Amino acid sequence: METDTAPQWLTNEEQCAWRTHVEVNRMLTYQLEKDLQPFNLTMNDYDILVHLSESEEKRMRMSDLAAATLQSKSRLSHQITRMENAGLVRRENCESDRRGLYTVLTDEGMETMQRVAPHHVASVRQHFVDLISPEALGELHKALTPIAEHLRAQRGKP
Amino acid sequence: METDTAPQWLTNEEQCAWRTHVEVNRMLTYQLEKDLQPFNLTMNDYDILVHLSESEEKRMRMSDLAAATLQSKSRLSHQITRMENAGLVRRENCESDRRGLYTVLTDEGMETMQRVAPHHVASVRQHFVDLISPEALGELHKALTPIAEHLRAQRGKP
DNA sequence: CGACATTCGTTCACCTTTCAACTTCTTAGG
DNA sequence: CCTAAGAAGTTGAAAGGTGAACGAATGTCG
Repeated sequence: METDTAPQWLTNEEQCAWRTHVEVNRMLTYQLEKDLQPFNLTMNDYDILVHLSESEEKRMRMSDLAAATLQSKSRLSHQITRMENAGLVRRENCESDRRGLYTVLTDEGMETMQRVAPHHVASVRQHFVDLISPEALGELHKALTPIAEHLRAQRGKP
Repeated sequence: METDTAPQWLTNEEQCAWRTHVEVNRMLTYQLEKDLQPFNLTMNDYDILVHLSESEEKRMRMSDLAAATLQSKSRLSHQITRMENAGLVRRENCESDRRGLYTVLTDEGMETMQRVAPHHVASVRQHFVDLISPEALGELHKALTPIAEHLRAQRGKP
């Protein structure tokens, strides 16, 4: 039985594309993070504010928020504690499930969000969106969508 | 003078593409990291091994390695200490500049690298490269290249 | 009902990253 | 030369992240 087949190395083109992709992502993360620093927010903070502000009652269950932001419950718990201390959110008991908690966006959190959003969007434009033609952006989206689906399916597998 | 212009929000398409891009990157990082775990390596470890193994004498100056891997000197210093303890690399004095140090790939580091690489490449294929057509991958590369250049130019600005 | 598994969220111990201070050496300018 | 400015790396404390263990509440199934 053949178990030890030759590794399928990347071609030159594949390797270049892959490395560029990784590099862009690292630099982009760095840059967006840096652009948020003046507002005393991290991308993680911002992401949570976005999810909460887009939710029905400006509130989400811890678990749902953890799933939505792709982080562990533990990490989210620490994160929310920090944001609570900063006055951006507050915890509230859940009546239908007494194990559960809601993270609720405070007025201050909402204001912060509204104040920062234009700058963040400008940052995303400046460093990403405006550097690609709309067609190429569409292609990129189309190419990444199956990957996103694949990776979602992978999550939490062995 | 008009300083407070209306924010240029993202269109629907732009937003979807952007969010997918961010999501893919987070999930991909998570998955690749997870696939390296059985070998007791992080992406950061692996990245350093790659850079060293591709360098002339299997050695690089700390500063150059920090720049190449996009991390701070401090972080790299801690990182190299860990990898040194794991036997993957060792520090060596630089004779031409006595402030400087080389990080040298050990034999064990090289062996580790060669042993792990096929698995990592398979992982990159499985979760990314093989999910895109070669043409789309080429397009993606072409679209990301100007962004990479822009971001490189940004690095270390105010 | 009663026992067992599962889910929710927090906590603890440990590891990694960040930031600023610091040492040592090199380089540029007078 | 000699001094001041800067670069190379390290360090240590504080902040952030991880994973296992935990208590409390809910679900499930004989």
